[in-house]
Amino acid sequence: MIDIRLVRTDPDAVKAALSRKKVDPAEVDALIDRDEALRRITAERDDLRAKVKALSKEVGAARKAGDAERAESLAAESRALGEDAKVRERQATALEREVREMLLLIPNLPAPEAPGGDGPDDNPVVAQGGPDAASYPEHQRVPHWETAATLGILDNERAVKISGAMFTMFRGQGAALARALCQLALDRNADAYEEIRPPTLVLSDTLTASGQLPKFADDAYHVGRDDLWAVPTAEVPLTSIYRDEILDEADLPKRLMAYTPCYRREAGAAGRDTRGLLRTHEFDKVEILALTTPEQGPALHQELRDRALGSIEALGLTWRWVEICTGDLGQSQHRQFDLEVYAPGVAMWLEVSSVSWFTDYQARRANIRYRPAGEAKGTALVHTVNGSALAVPRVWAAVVESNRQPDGSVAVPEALWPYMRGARVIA
RNA sequence: GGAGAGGUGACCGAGUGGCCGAAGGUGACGCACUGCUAAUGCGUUGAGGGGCGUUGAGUCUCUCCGAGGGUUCAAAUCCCUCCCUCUCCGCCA
Repeated sequence: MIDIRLVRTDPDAVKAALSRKKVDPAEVDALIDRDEALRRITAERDDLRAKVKALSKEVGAARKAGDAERAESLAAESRALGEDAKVRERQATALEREVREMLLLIPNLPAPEAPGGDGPDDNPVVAQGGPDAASYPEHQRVPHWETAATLGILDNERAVKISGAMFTMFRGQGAALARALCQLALDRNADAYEEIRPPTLVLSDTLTASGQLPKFADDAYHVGRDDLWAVPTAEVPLTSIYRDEILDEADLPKRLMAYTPCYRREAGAAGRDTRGLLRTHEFDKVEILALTTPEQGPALHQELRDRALGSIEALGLTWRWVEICTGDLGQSQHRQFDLEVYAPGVAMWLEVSSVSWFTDYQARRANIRYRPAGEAKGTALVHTVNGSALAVPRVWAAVVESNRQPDGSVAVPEALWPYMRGARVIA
C-alpha cells in the first residue's frame, strides 16, 4: 500500500507518479473522497464515544452516591448517544473497508529514476556479459527439449500424464542438474543470507501482505477446502516472516534466502511458451530477500542483483541486465531489474531473475516495522527488496543448450561439479 | 478427529462489570550513590488512528488484553462463534 498521508498532503505528486504506471488520476480522487468521508465520520464517532464514556463514569458515581434517579437519567442520555455512535461506527467500518480495498489495488509509486516506457519493448538493456550471443556454434543451436529427450533427462510427456499440461519432470542426471543449480545458489549466498525452508501453503493474509492478493488471485493455486494458497514464489512466506513485528534497527538489513517450489497457474498465458521448460506451473527457485531501512534499500537492491548475476556468471552463461520501465513495472515494484540469459537452442533471451525494490509498499501491507536507533519511541516501516537468486527451469534450459557438445552430450559447468556426484558430462 | 486446560504489554504474571491501557516482577534506559564492576535507591519505559498546533514542542480524543460479533449507561472481566497453544487419546511420514 502507498501512504495515505502522502495522498492527502500531495495528491498531485501521487497522481503524477502513478500516471507513469498508467493509473487513472480519477482513482486517486475517488480514494481521497472516501478518505475524507471516513475521517469525518470517525471524528463524529469518537466524539460520541467520549461523551458516552464520560456519562458512564457519572452514572457509576451517582449510583455509588445513592442517587438512583440521576443515575437513570444520565444512563438514558448516554444510551441515546450510544445509539448515534453505533450508527457512525457502522458507517465508519464500511468506509474503512472501502478505503482499504482501494488502497490495496493502487500500485506503488515508481522510482523517479525508473525509465519511462509503455511495455516490455521499452526496457533498456543496462549491461551484458558472458559469451557473445552470436558466438554459439551450430551444435548448440538445438532446443533443450530435443537434447534432453535424446539424453533421457526430461520427461514432460509423463509429467503431463501425471499432472496435466505445463507440468514438467526431470529424470536422472537432469534431476541432479536441477537440484545442483539450487544447491549452487544457496551455497553462493550462505555467507550472508540465512537459509529458510518456509511453508509453501499459506494463508490469504500472507499472500495479501506481499501484494499478490487481492488483484492477482487468478494467478495462484488455491486449496479451497482449507483456504490455503500455494506460493508462487518464496518471496511470499519470506516477506511474512516478520509480519506484524517490530525489529531493531541494529538487526537490519535482515538477509534471508529460501529454496522452494513455486506454483503458478499462468492463467493468461495459455498456449505461450508451452514447449520445454520456458513456462511451467511448478518450478524450483532460490529466492533472496532483505528487510532494510529506507536508507539501505537502494544498496541492497544492487547487492541482490549482483548476487543473482554472480550465479549466472559462475555458470558461464550469456547474460544481460535490463531495467524495467514504468509501463512494465509490477504493482508493488518501485524499481526493478531483470536478468536474462541467452538460450542459443531456442535463440531467445530468457528472463531468469527479477530483482525488485518495493520501498515500504509491502511492509505497510505486512506491517513490518523497526525501531530507529537512538530514538526511544516511534517506529518506521522497513523497506523490502527481493530477487530470484536462481530459477531452475530456464537456467537449466540455458545450461543444457549452451553446453551441448558436438556428440549431443552436455558438459557440466565447473561450478556444478561438486553437486553432480562426480559427473562432468551428461551423456 | 476425541477429551481437557489456556491465550493479558519486550518477557513473566495479577486482574470476574465502573477508580484498568491495565497491579507486581524481570529486562531496558536515565539520574543518584560508588575507586571500577556489582549491589542499592529514585524515575522513565507499548502500538495505532484522528483533531488543533508544530516540523520533529506539544495537546485533546478514540482504538487495541488471540480474532470477530453480542449484552450493558459502562466490558480485559458476562454471552456466542472462530483461530491458536499446551496435555492426554487416536492416526501418521
